[in-house]
Amino acid sequence: MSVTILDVAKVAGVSKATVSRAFTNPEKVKPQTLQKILEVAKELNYSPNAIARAMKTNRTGNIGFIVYAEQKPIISNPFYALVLEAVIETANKIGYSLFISTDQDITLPTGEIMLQKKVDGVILASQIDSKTVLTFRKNKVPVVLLNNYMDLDGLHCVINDEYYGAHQVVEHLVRRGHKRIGILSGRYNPFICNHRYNAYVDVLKENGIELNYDYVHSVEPNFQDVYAAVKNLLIQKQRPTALFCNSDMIAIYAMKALIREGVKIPDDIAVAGFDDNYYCTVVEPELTSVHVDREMMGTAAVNILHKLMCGEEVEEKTVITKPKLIIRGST
Amino acid sequence: MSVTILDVAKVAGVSKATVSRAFTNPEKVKPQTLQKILEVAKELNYSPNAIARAMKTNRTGNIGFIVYAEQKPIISNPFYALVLEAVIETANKIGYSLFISTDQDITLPTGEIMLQKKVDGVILASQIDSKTVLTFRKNKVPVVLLNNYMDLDGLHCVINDEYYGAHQVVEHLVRRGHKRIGILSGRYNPFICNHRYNAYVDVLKENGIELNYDYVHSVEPNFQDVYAAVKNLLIQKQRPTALFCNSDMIAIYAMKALIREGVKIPDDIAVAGFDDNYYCTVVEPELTSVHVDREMMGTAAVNILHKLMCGEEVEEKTVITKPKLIIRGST
DNA sequence: ATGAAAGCGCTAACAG
DNA sequence: CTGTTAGCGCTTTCAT
Repeated sequence: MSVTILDVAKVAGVSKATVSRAFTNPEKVKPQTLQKILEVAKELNYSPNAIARAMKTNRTGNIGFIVYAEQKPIISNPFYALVLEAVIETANKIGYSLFISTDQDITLPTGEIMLQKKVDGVILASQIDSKTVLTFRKNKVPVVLLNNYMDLDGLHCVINDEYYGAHQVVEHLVRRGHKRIGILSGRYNPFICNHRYNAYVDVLKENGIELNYDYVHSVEPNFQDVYAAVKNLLIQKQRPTALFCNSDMIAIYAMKALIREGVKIPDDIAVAGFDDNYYCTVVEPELTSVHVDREMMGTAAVNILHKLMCGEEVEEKTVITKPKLIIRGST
Repeated sequence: MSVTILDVAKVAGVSKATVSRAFTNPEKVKPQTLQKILEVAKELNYSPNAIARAMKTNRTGNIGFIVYAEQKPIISNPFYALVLEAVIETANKIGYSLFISTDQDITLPTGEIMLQKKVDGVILASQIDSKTVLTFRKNKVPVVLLNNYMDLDGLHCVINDEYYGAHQVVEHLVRRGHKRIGILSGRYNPFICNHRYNAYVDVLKENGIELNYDYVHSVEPNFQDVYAAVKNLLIQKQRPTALFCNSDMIAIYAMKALIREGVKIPDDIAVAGFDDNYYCTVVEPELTSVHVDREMMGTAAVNILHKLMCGEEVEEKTVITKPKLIIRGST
């Protein structure tokens, strides 16, 4: 049997109510009594039972981080890893613990959303559907969307300015004198990919460069697919001299492909990525990329959620982080 | 107010005990009644309150994953990311959720270990000290050590056969005809580093190659440090022709350094790493490494913990995973 | 400033 | 097979 509030009360010669106060509202108990209680508690190695407390207060001190299952692996996903790192740290700092799961984990075979574990709030990352959002709302669980936008009344979202980031990097390529710029676009989150692609198209237009569809490839983020796309680019009469890849992973694979084909980076072809993963500095030459402030995204999401969980109104519905172009040896 | 077991009981025309049974021991209730209850529950959108349940059963359905704080970043640590991935998945499969924190997070300024959040069991990863282990034990919380060994009565550990792995890879280098083999050793977890280093020394001895301390470098896992060590190796009259790096990260940095110095890999110098991170296939040439089965380690830890939490005895105290040499282009 | 008492939502004997 | 009942450990009025 573990030691309860009653044991402490007995030994300290007070009622359990007073012990309870000593731990929740220390200022409401006479300093003398307080000290005594704390002493006894330490002596008995007592610490309040979080579950019983949760039961009374109806707050668990837990928040859920739910990722779109297609994004798996979550933890070793170089994008969400950094977000998670910040989320965990920020959550811990304000006294919350984090549950990580996928939308699949919380969906029953029947399609119902299961809130099996009690959480005081949730962060929904990536393309979680609106049904999930609605279910949480119905259960009065505050929600913050991360890296996703949904036009739902009063919904809080934390997103990155994809268009701006892509605009920056493509413009950088143009400024370096490139006129034949290829793009390898991923096929994931359309919300993100479209913004990045649109920026590419716009920059070309702004600079009077005609869009050449031979230079536009949509690829899966695996080496085979990227290699095939790169080969296709290389056999064209007018090879592109620069390559904007929609994600670092694609860029890395493109670099591998180019190196194998004996193409010099950046002299023959410059390569740029997006996200600024840790891969960027692992490869040689190091990869120019657009740094997405995942730390800020994670922190912002937790902070908004925190206010929401405390019952505060949060005016600013959408937080948009500004990415930053990082120029390295590949361009 | 959320809907409780009592609401369901009333509408279904049974007692709350029966409703409770319907959810915990469905076979103990008449099929007819069961169906009725389930219907009503769905209709009322009822789901059992996990906290109240935890309070009664004294089991939370949570397990803690605690990492040595020096290992930070945890999530984006390419070693623990994969362990965690497996741990989360396995835990979810058996109905548990995971809390992630560092030993620092659970240690009060006074040095006391705080079990703030109730967990049914913990996995302690990396160099957690024995005091932490003892604290959990004292509180009857089952413990499993991961990637760490401690000679504590009846303590369960999951470790990797570091010596075997290092032996494999160095032997591979010898078989490829290398006689001058350098080593870049990390300065982290001595339990691990020593095993790897010892294997290196032994393989040389087994093959009649004299240990040359000019080829032995201890480095921090950052580019500057590794670059300096590599330069030092390159200026020796008798350059090593192969390099065994104690971790992939070090190997990657060594490769970058060699490429910058115009050294051809593997023709001039072969490079091998350890762990088989995802970095290995990102670089060109791809890195020969020793695959540590982190998935297995994570799964094993959870499975042992699961049995322990169910009150079962687990005979096998130490699970040792066998790593596997993966030969790639760098050797 | 402190105590008495009610009850959070659920489970697990024990009866029937 | 089902109902009754007694708490799990804590917080929180309401009194004192």
